[in-house]
Amino acid sequence: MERQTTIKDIALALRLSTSTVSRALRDAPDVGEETRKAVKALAEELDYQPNKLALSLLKKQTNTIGLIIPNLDYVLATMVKGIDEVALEAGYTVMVCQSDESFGREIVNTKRMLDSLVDGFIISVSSETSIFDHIKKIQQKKKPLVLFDRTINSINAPRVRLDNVEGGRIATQHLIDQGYKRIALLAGPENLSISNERMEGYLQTLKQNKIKVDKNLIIHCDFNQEYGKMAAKELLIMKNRPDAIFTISDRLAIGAALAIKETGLKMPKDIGLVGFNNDPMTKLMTPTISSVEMFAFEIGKATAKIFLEMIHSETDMSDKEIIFKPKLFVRESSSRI
Amino acid sequence: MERQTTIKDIALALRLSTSTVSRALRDAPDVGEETRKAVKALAEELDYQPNKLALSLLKKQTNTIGLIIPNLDYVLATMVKGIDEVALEAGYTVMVCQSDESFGREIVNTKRMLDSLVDGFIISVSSETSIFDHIKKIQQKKKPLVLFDRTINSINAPRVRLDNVEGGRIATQHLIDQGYKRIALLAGPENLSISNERMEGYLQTLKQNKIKVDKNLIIHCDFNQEYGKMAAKELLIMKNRPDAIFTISDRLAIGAALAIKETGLKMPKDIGLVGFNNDPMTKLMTPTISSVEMFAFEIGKATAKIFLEMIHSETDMSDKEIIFKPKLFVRESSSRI
DNA sequence: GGTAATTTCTAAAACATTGTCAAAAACATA
DNA sequence: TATGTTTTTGACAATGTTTTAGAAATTACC
Repeated sequence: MERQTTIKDIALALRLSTSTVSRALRDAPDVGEETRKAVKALAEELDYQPNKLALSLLKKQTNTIGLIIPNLDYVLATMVKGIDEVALEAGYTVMVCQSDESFGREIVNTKRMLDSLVDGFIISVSSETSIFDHIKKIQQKKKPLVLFDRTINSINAPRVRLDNVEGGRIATQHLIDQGYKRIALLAGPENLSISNERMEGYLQTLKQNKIKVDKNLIIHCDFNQEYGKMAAKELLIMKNRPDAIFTISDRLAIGAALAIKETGLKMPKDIGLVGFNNDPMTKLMTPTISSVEMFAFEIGKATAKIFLEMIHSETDMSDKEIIFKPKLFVRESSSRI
Repeated sequence: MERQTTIKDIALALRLSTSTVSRALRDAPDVGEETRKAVKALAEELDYQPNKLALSLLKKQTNTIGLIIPNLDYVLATMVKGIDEVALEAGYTVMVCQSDESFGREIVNTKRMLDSLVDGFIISVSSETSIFDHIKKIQQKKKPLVLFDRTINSINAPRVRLDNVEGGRIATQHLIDQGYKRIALLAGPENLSISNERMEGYLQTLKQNKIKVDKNLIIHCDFNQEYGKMAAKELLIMKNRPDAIFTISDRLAIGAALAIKETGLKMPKDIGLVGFNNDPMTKLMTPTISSVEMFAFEIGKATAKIFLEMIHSETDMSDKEIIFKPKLFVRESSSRI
C-alpha cells in the first residue's frame, strides 16, 4: 500500500506549518488568500485526501453504522437497501454483519464493532437470541442503538417495525371471511417478537369471531422452507385437518404450498393459504399465494432516519416507536368466494 | 457516548508509563511479573478495550474489507454470505455497499471507502459500469483488489468467477439434445462480462451443432423480470418464433416463463426454457425451470480467501484466476424426451 | 567492590489531524 | 514614529496506541 500524501508533505513543501495548511484546506477565514491558493493547488496536484482515520480518532466518530441482521433473505435485503440509501445520503457508510441466525455470531459481531469502529448500531436480532447482554453493553457505552423488524421489548431503544398483530389479524380475518373454519398457524421460532405478535393477531381474530382455538393447529418452526413443508405435512395428515393455513413468513408458506401439492389437495378449494412478507415468489407460484406486505424498504429507510436523528440530537428517543401498517395482498391461494 | 478507558488511565492509576502498560497487556517479555498482573487486573476491572482507531492509524490497516456489489439478489446475497464467513474467521469485517446497478453510486462508494477506512476491495461491478477509472485508482493506491462474478478483463487483478462460457454451452447443448431447433437467447446488459461469456458459449454450441445463428433471436436486456417478460413476448410473437429460450439469469427466465404462460404455450412441449443461477425460485415455479447452478457460496468463500492471501503475502497475484465449473439442473421446463 | 550483564522500566517518536493560544506581520490611525 | 488593530501564521498539545532506544535498578561474577 502506497504512502498517502499528508498535510505534512504539503506544509513541508510550502514551508508552512501543518495548522496553516489544515486551515487553508478547510477554507477557514484566518488564512491569506495566496497561501490558500498555493495550498489548494499543491493538494490537488499531490491528490491529497484527508486521512479519515486520524480524523475519526480526533473527533471520536467514524461515520459508520454497524448493522447486524440475521440473514439476507428478501425482506432483510430490502430493508438493508432502505437503510443503505438513507445512510449514504447522510454521509454514513454501513457495515453489515450477518449473524446467520446464530446467537454466538451475533455476539462476536457486536463485540467487534463495539470495539470502536462504529458510531452506533442498527440491529435485528437472530432467532436464537434470548439473552440481551451484548445489546445492553452497547447502551452502557452510550452508543446510539435502533432496533428494527424483530424488536425486543426488554430493551429500551427506539424501534421501527410492522404492526405485526394487525398483520396477523387481517390475514386471519381474511381467511375467515373466505369461509375457512379450521385455520392453522405456522408460527416462527418461539422467542421471536414477530412470531408472537402475529400469533397474537391470529388468536385475537379467532376469539372475535367466536372460533375456538385448537392448540394442535399451532406449530412453531424455524424460518426455513423445509421445516415449513414438514410442519404443514403434519397438519395435513391429522384426522381433523385444518382447511386453511396462515404462515408467519412466505418461506414457510412456500413450504406449506409444496406440502399441500404433494398431498393432492387444491388451493383455494380444499385448503386456503396466506403467507407473510409479500415476497415476489408468492406471485410466481401456482397458484399464487396471498401474503401480507410489510413495507420492508420503508421500514429500512425509517430506521436509518431515526438512527441519524438519534446521532444528531442529544434528546432521549428511547420511547420512539414507528409502526407501519400491513396490507394484505389477496391472491389465488385463499380466494374462493 | 461514554469516554472509553485508555491505556493512559491505567498507567496513571498505577504510576506507570503508558509503554509499560502497553507491553504488559500484550504479554511482552520485558515486564515484571507483578506489574503485569496489576495491569491486567485493573484493565479487567475498568473494562479496557484497545482503541482500534488508534491502532489502525498506527498500523495503517483497519481489518476491514470494502465490498461493492450491484444489488442483493439471491446470488449476490449468497456470495456475500460466503465472503462474510471467511472474513469473519480471519478477523476481518466487511463493509457492504450496494451500487444498485448505478455507475454513479459505485463511484461514490469506491471513493468513500478508498478515503482510508478499508484495507482493500472486493468488487462486482454494476451493469452500467464501462469506465473503470475508479477501480484503477484503487490499484494506483496499491490497495488489494479482487474482482468476482462480474469481472473486468481490462483490469489486472485476481478474479473469481464461474466458467460462464461453459455455462452457456451446457445450457444450449442441453436444449439441442432435447430436440429444440430454434433457440433464442435472452442476454443481459451488453457491456457485462457474464452476458458476453454466456452468449459466447451459446454461439459456440450452435456453431458446433451446425445451427445457423439468427441475430433476431438474441435480445439484450437488464436483469429485471419485467424486461425479461417483455423481451420474451417480443420473441414469441415473431412469425418464425423460437422453440426454446435460454436466459442468462433466472430473473429473466421467470419473466420469460410468465410471458410464455400468457401466450398460452406449454413448456416443455411447445417451448423449452433454461435459466441461470439456480435460484430457489426455479424449483417453485410451475413448471419447474431448468437452470445452471453457479456455486455462489463457494465463489464468495474463494474470493475472500484470495483477498486474504493478497493481503498477507506480498507476491503479485494479479494473474490469479479461479474459475468454477457450472452444473446444469434439468427440470420440467426443458425436458421433453 | 567494581564491572558486566540482565531485568524492568521510561521518554520520545510516530501515525494524521485539529484546536488553542500566542507571536509575528501587515496595516491603519493619530 | 508610536500605538492599536487586524490579519496571518506557527508552536504545541491532544486524540490512543506501539515501538525504539536507552536509562535505572538489580543481579551476577571475578
